[in-house]
Amino acid sequence: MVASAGRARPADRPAGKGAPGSGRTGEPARREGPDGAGAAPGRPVAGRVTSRDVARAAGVSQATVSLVLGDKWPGRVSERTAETVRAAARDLGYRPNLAARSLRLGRTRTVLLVVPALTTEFFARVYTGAERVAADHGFGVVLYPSPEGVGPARDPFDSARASLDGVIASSMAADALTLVRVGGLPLVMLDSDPDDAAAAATVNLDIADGARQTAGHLLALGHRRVAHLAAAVDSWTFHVRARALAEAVAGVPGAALCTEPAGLSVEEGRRAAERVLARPGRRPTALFCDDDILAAGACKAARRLGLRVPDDVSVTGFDDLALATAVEPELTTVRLPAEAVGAAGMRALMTLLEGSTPQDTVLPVELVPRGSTAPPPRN
Amino acid sequence: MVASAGRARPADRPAGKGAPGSGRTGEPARREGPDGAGAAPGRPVAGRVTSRDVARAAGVSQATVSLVLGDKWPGRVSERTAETVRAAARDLGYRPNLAARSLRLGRTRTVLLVVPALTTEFFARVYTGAERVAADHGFGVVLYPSPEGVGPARDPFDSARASLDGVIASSMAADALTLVRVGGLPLVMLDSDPDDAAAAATVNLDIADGARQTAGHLLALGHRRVAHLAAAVDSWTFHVRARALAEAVAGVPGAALCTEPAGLSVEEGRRAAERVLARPGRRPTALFCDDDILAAGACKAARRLGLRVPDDVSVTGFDDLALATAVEPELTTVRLPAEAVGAAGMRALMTLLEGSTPQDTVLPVELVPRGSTAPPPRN
DNA sequence: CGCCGACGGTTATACGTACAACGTCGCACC
DNA sequence: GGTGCGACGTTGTACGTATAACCGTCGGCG
Repeated sequence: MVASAGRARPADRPAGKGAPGSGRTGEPARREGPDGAGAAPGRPVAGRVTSRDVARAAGVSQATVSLVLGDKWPGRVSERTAETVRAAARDLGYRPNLAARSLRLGRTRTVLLVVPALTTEFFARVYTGAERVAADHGFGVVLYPSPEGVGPARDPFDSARASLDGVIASSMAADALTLVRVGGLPLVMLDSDPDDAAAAATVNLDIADGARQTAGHLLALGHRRVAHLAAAVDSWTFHVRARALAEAVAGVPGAALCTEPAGLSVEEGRRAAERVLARPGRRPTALFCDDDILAAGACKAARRLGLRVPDDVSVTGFDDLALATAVEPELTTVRLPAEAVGAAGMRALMTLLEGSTPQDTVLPVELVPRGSTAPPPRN
Repeated sequence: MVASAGRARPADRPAGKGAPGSGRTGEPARREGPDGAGAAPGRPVAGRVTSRDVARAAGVSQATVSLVLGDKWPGRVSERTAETVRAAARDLGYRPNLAARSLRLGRTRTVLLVVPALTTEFFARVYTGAERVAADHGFGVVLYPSPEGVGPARDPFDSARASLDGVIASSMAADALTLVRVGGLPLVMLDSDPDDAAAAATVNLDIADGARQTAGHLLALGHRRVAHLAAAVDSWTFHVRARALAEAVAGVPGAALCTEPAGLSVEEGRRAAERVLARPGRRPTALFCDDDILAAGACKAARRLGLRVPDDVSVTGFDDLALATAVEPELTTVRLPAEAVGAAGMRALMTLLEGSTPQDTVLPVELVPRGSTAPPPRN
């Protein structure tokens, strides 16, 4: 190592402004605190090693450290010193202070993901996909799982993580527009009408196609009386889904569709299905459910009414959650590439942050036929 | 070896900023036009309003703004000016720059939550609970869902969110010890042996009691041959659970326990259950499953083998996930207060950050009897 | 020989905030 | 009439980083 190396320093600068006592030759020490739990309020993070420490160890200036570690040296730093610096950084366990970097750069390398609820498997997977892409770009993701009570205290722009470079929001978390207005940040919307968008880009699943595939599957099996268990979510994607289903059914002579509002839970799905299946007239032979949760509830309803799935009634789900293969029979459902949604959303946002204009994306979905659908009973 | 002890401070300011109040007299150089990918690197966040802007608007100094907005004015600022400042801040839509604050304070008000996987409903709920408490303290939470491939690029201390005040880690994400060593950060461990702990505090569920309750339930129903479908996780909590189960069964004369390794998925649960139930000798009348996922698989196995649940074989789960009530029959299971785990963990961490010493916590669990258990068949 | 450009660094800021250390002004008190 | 003092602010930094603007040195070239 190039240890000492006298390093001439500007010992003193006659203060031009004559600030009183401008000496204050800052006590350089402050190393090796016993680090009690005390944590005096104003004290800087204890033993944090800074780029200046690395510079001192490597016998170069702090600027050089920054250049080397930032890979910003076309020909500015020789390979020899670069290696010295890197070694010093490694030895000292140097980690750049992100707060300082963010302050300097004016960018936080953090984006916000606004989802209705994280406990939803779907959005947990969206997060996973988004996070992976973000990490590849050196970005972090914070969540804003817009909960029931979005009090001011939970407003992401008041919260501790408020400094953001961009936002990805699901249309199912309706506060998104507020956010973008407040923040003026680049916004990517998920599951939202590309036309209507206040967003710079949208990422969608081809929900309509999923509905068509499912409807086609049921109709091809011979079903003519289909009930739609409609989730109680006022979101664009659900409207699209309902319309596509209606059109597909309407396209087949003799086929009829009825719609039954349901909630979002197994229990509500069960109740809705019981209403439909217990209906006096000729009951539907197939239940098109807006998601797997409702479908699971529908299966329970059928069983309670003494009907077998799929022999007496077919049931389809949507989303292909883990649940879909946990129940008996396994659900015929539409597989949604949730991770891909998150990843595409994040890619679009990264494109946006680089100053380019991303494309709106529509991701394909796929019907997965399983045991919950069969031809309708004879009678 | 002390370097030249005097950090000479540049006491002289060339020409710029001579007059107070003149500050940056504009010239922002923000070129209009189709912002090419250029995005001038050093450019500050566009229209961000700073505390200095507020100060200017309110006719006070920046320091005063900081005092007022920080509620740090015992008698330093008159109510009149304070109100003026607050009004100005409101009008301008001032949001403090967190990067700058963190830099100044040496604390980021961000903590890391290390979980095995977010798609697990359990940990999603843990996160929810933790986040809520953190938000109450003005902290943010970032996730480190230690995935399969924890490459260096995914190391949280290299990642963009690396500046942390503390860590909460589940013992199921084994990297935790590495983290604490690297970071030297306050650490709270979840589901980990309180004795062994490298952690400053632990939060646990009373898993042993849950196992005892479940075993007691099964034994009280009359079951004497119990199989344990053991999840393939090498974690303290699973050992505790297994031992508690074994002891409870051993405490009843004539009762026998066998253990069958399973994975973590429905499919693996099904296969493990099929192995156990198809076993030549007298097959178990009850299956104690390490979680609801496995239990769902076990139910499927039973059905495939022509056995009815619970008439021919009882099945119990663990966790009380949404899944537990989605399957038929609904699972007898142990309800784990996942949100409470996250909340307690975060509270412990906050205590730690305040310099106090938190208690180790053990949260109670509760058996929820449902339809998947019944007395064993007669024969 | 003197000038130039490239190379390999260095110095000096600025980012926005929080706070320590100073004024300053009016008033009471001795 | 100082002097002290409390109320009310202000000035001046420093936090750690990235980068613009320099600067010395050396080899080549006109």
